[in-house]
Amino acid sequence: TDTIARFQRMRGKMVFYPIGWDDNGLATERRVQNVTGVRCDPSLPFDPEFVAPYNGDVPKEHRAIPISRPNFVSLCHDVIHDDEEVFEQLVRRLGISIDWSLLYTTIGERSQRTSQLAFLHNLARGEAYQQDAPTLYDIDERTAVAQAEMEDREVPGAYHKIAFHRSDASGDLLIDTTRPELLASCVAMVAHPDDPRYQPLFGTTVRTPLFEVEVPVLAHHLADPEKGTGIAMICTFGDTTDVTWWRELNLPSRALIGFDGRMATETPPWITTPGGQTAYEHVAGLAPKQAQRKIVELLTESGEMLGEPRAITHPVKFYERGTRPLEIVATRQWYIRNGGRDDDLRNALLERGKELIWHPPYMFNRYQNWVGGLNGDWLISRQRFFGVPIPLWYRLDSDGNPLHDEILTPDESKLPIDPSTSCPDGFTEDGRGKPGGFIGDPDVMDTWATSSLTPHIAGGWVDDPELFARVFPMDMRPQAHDIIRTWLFGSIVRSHHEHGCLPWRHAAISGWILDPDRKKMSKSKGNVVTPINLLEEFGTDAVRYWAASGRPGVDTAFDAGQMKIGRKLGTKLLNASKFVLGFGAPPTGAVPTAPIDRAMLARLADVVDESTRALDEFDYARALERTEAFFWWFCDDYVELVKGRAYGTQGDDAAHSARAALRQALDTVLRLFAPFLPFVSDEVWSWWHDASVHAAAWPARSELATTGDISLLAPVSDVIAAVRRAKTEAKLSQRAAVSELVVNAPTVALRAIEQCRTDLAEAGGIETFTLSEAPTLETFVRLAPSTDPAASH
RNA sequence: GGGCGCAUAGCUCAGUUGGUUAGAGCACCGCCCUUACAAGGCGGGUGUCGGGGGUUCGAGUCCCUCUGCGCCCACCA
Repeated sequence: TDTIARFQRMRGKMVFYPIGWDDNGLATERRVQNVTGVRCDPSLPFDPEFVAPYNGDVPKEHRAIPISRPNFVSLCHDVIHDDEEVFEQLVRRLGISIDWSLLYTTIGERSQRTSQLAFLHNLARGEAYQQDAPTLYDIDERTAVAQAEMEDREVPGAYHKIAFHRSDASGDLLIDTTRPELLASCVAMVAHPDDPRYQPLFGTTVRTPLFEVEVPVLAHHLADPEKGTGIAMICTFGDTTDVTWWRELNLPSRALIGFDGRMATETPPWITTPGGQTAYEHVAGLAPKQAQRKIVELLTESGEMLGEPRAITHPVKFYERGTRPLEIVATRQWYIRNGGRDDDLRNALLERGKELIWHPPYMFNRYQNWVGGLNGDWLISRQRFFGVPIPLWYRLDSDGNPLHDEILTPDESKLPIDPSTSCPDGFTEDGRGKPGGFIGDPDVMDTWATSSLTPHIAGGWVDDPELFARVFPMDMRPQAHDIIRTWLFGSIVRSHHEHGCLPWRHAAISGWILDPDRKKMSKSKGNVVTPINLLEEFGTDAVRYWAASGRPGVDTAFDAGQMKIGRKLGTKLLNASKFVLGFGAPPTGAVPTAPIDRAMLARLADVVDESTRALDEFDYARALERTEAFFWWFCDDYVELVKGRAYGTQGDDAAHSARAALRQALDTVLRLFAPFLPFVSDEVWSWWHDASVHAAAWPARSELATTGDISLLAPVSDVIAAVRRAKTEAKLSQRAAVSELVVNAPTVALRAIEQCRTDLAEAGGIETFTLSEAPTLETFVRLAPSTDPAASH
């Protein structure tokens, strides 16, 4: 991103380059819990005297000191403040040319205002709505999570074959289940409508084992005849298919797992037989795993489980940061429409994705895949503490119960607000929680609900309309491929709703940095490499060189070898510059006249074109590679060839041509390298310019002699290489003299060599240089009679 | 199960719309203290371009197919 920003700045653009720390949300809460040993209990009162007991290294047994929400939030602010200073130091050291005056944080005041305002707009237009529905819920964090935050993990499980009793006593109905602990939540049985094995049973009922509840046998096309016994028990709720069946078959809700992740302690009313009630007492209050063991034990005793559990591994949904499987709990949550339940919106958002210019283009497939696969709207409410509050209150009825349909919204001018400490218009604090009064929404918004507005936050949507008009929609969103479904998609959703357009024209999608074995870095694997040591060992330019050599979108393995090359390149730039500048400035008006000088500059002009084109297409890696290849050729062949002439061996005019060409080339090359190696290029630039190279204009073909004949260069390089090879093979120094060089070559090559004959002769130490025509280029090198080895020193 | 990407020298990777004999760096070996650079320079070889088939005058490049690896997604009975 920085390379692109520096390039565009050199082209004369005003680059709007903000940065933000995404510090709100669960990641911060967890870090605070781990570092300070506290946990938030919103029922506690604020304690102004509270001091965190630890600062890092909290003993495990002390990790749950309960503190009030205001105390907790204050601790979060302290911790992120320290972390963000470290981040800033690192980013500055990387030479990222961010405009630090544009720094924002997602928990900051402007972000909160932006996030709440956008939400209220969504609410007013009907794009935000609340719903009481089964929701995927993390029982450890005690919060709902969105589809984008879930992942499947392969975990061990087991099929349990369980017998349900037919009401007509004609025998048992067998099912396979991995979750026998949900047996008490069973509301129906389901098989495929075309399955002849179960067709006779549709419309009848069976009795659940242990709990003795009568449940109907139903047909639904989602039931898979191939899975298990072909008939499944529907529980509220074991998985998302259960939710579908529950909704589409109009089944009752018999949820038993609560927000604490445990089975309800009281025996539910639908279990009516004494035997069933006794069975439930065994599992009341247990966590799912304990309950499963108990149920298996009971079923085994009663003979209703057939055989042993059969171990399998199967995919189970987890919160991406969680450790236990998600449960499905019925809760009231806020959603923003994202096309997951509305084909028109889904198609409109797919169209937005097509409008966006993706770099690399195939990354669009991930977007399409994600949008096409959405199975619900975007759940944005979180039962957490350190986040942007949902800016709403609800009226309370005469019994003090919230009326969720009677929403009280704040005036936009008062944003941001915290509904737990401020009150709605027309009310006073006295009315909080009282019958006929009001209550604030206790939840905060998902961090992506705020991050999806980063163009608005950075661009001053809420407080600087003039700036916003100039920068929105933006040119480019830089980000990695793993957050296309969250950051990128969320941003498009919000911009589509708010403005009816894309938030930016281009998406520059980067890959990941992998560990040296090409594995994703992760804390749990312990293979994380933090950049600070690399910066110390190799220098910033070298680390940037490595980073820029990874092509857009491609994952790049951490590679110290690549950084060594980057460091070598920087050193070479210093040395070559020292040499070129050592000749002093050529006289005013001196221009490159020698054919080889002009040819070199013509090649450089091509490199300028190619690099410019590549950077215009966000292909920084190609731009760097072409510049680098030119530069090494320039040092190895061109400089060696013209060195003598530049010193003046062929007279002043010839020297001035070489010196002017060397300077022009260096001047251009430094600017081509500036976006990649900002430190070394600026250092060298400062040796002969007043302003920074980063304020210089990006080079253009028109600055360089473009009439040079590039075809001169290859034959000349071939001859140089042949002479060097001969000396090396003879184990002689490159200074050794060549008594005779014969070059046979086709006319075109011959003419090229002829034009730099003197330079070649000087560079190679050639005494007699004979050219003659031949179909292909051949060289014969006769070395001078060997001298006494001792004397060669 | 669906989608996407990758597969080129021992390693990391270029190879832009098909076009001479497939390249670079690293690593390895040898030589050279050379006046910009010894934290350097010069030189050296190694390829069934994953397998098979096709289109074409011509394929690393385009098409089909298979294999392997990786990532993203998906409905947990």
